[in-house]
Amino acid sequence: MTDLPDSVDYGPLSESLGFLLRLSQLRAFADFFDGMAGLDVHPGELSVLLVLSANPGIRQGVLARALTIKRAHMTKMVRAMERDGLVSRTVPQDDRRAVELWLTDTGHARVAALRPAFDTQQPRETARLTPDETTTLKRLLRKHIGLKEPDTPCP
Amino acid sequence: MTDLPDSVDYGPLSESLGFLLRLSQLRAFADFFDGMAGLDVHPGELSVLLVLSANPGIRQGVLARALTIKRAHMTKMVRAMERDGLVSRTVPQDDRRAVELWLTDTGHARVAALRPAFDTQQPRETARLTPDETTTLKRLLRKHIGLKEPDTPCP
DNA sequence: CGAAGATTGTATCCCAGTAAACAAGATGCC
DNA sequence: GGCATCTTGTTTACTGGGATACAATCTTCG
Repeated sequence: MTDLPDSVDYGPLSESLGFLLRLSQLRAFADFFDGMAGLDVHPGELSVLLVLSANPGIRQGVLARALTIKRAHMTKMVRAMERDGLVSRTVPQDDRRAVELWLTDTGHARVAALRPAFDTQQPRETARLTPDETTTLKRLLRKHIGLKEPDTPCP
Repeated sequence: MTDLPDSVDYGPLSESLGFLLRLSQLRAFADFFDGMAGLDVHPGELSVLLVLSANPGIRQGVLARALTIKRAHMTKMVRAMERDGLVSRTVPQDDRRAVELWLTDTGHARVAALRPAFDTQQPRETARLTPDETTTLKRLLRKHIGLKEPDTPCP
């Protein structure tokens, strides 16, 4: 990814959260493809695998909403992953419209294979910030999107 | 935009900056289309207009790099805006490959017409955060993408 | 100078992701 | 029960944006 030119006046854009988020996300994408190169995995596929690993039997529509992926697109992704033997799909008897998703053994193996690279990826993504700044940034983003804090035992 | 389901375990994704950025950006997009509804403007077009307004005569390639838009795509956008009478393109004599971009009178009028809605949009985007949190978030994002702080006189 | 290489914008092809319409099933309401 | 309405997943058609290759121009260096 090429750097931003520093001779440009961004005007009101440098105060626009939306614009800053767009640039940040593209930067994160570039980092992802840098760090995960050779593993032939896309961000969307990885996110599906990780959430499926933590939520066996999750319904396809709930997964789509959780990842902010449109249902139509989720269908394509999940079908492809089923074709590749990573995911199995079952129809629950209490609602025969729905589809429940499960990782196959191959799927679990894929997660196990990707997990180290993913974990290594995290520090790389935040290399430009101090640890404190990283923590703060993540907390604010979670608050902004209304995502509950993880692993926070509330006594 | 529909809310995230709160019964889903995001696993390691809730610690992934890239994932948080993706969700945040989609949220920002939804906010944008909410607030700018009826003005028939897309985020990309607006960003071009604003940067052009602050940098008259900027070269097409520099603009593309500044906004992280691919040159091929910038060509399409700018051509369309030229067709709509918003932008004029001139070839500088010192480099006849390049193209300099200028807002037309219509273009300036368009910026003036969009600016109030854009300014109103900013608070809306950050409604879930306190003012302090908003300032911090923007500062950290700017640092993360290597964008210089605006309006900071360095004595 | 002049040939090799880099930069700038463009045309072409391609694909991830969206929107809209649909089918099948569930739910509410009388 | 039975009709209207909502959900859930899927199909189809389309679009924004990227990858690639290219032409024209500029630069470098022999």
